[in-house]
Amino acid sequence: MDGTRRVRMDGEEARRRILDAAERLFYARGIQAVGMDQVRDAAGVSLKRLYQCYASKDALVEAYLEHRDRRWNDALSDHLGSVGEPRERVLAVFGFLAEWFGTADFRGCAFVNAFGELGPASPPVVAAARAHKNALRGRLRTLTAEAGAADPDLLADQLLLLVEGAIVAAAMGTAADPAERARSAARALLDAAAAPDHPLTAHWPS
Amino acid sequence: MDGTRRVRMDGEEARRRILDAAERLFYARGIQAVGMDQVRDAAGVSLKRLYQCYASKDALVEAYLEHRDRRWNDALSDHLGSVGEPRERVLAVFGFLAEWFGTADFRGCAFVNAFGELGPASPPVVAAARAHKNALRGRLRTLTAEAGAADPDLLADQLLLLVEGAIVAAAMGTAADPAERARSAARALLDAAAAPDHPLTAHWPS
DNA sequence: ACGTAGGGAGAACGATCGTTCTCCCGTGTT
DNA sequence: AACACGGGAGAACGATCGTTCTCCCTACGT
Repeated sequence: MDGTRRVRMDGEEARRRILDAAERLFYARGIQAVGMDQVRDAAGVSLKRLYQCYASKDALVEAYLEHRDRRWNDALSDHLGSVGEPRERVLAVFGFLAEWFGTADFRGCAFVNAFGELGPASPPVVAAARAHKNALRGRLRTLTAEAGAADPDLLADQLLLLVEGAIVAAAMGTAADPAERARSAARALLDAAAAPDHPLTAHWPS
Repeated sequence: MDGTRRVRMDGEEARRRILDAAERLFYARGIQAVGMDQVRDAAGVSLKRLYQCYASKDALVEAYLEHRDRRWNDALSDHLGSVGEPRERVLAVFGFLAEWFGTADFRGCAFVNAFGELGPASPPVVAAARAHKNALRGRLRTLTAEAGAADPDLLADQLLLLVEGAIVAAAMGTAADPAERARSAARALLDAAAAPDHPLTAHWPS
């Protein structure tokens, strides 16, 4: 038990490097397009080590999606953390998107890509994708409720569509400045969905 | 020249069957996940025939995307054909989506899936996906102009985001009734984007 | 100092895939 | 009736991929 401690430390370091490499490669080129050898090269570990850290490629893919979900949600939390006004918090989601779309390695939503690639053939991918999107839906639902929408669920779903659409459009380059267009649409939806008795959203700031 | 006529007819029939099978398989399971042998089995032709109809898998993929683009646009035209009112024509796009989402084999946008799967590694896929989405953008832009939007380009892009988002959400099952939610959002955007001097969109039918 | 456990590098293995080749049969022509 | 041609079925080939195995070296315990 204790004799393996040093080995364990190296193992965790290896796990981290493998996961980083896998995330970069899977996201950039797709899951089926990158082989374990490329992950090994990028991570700088041996194949033996790779397979003792992650028992199979499927396990590595699962870890990849889990890690990406956590990182994405943390990044969104960071971006929203400094915004106080409820209505501005909703709109800040699209500011987060604009920032994300501007990153050099942006290539759309990892979950949409994985889902489209593997589809229902891979239940773990389906589960991870649904969990990721449901979490986002829950967050939007919280934001719309705080912003005083008359029907927070409906508005959250509408905003979710805008977010998903902006991500896809940004990845494929089909709309000009998708984050900004989505934000302007979100403003219009916020105005239309304002509860009449809720003073916070009654004015017209744009 | 004339002696090959009978053969040519069989060849065109084979091409059709191959393309039908490829479209069904590629769309349902992804491109990399289906092999040429499965296409051959589903099409009921020999491998030799398959390769003399389509020189390579890449060529078949290109034909698949082209065919799907044409079929999708034709189906949308059919759905929009009977709608006369400009504003209703815009909303009918989401009726078309609802109908599409209800089909048994619906699995999202073939172009988004292919783009996410192959990504920038396959320039023909990128080109086909962009062409498909640009065509949709152009159609929306025509509809928003006819509906009398103050800024048809902006509204078309916003609607495009709703359409893309609804397709993704429907494929992944992340939002309840995405087509209806997207349509309600589109109504709000139409109301907000109405040109003040345009009588067609000034009333409030919903 | 010596034996041993464990990790690195990469060969090896079985499966699969895209693509081509071989063999065989049916058909139409003279 | 003999023959040349085209297509069908599937074996074969080379490449690649996920996974395992072999060989060698290094580092630690006694």
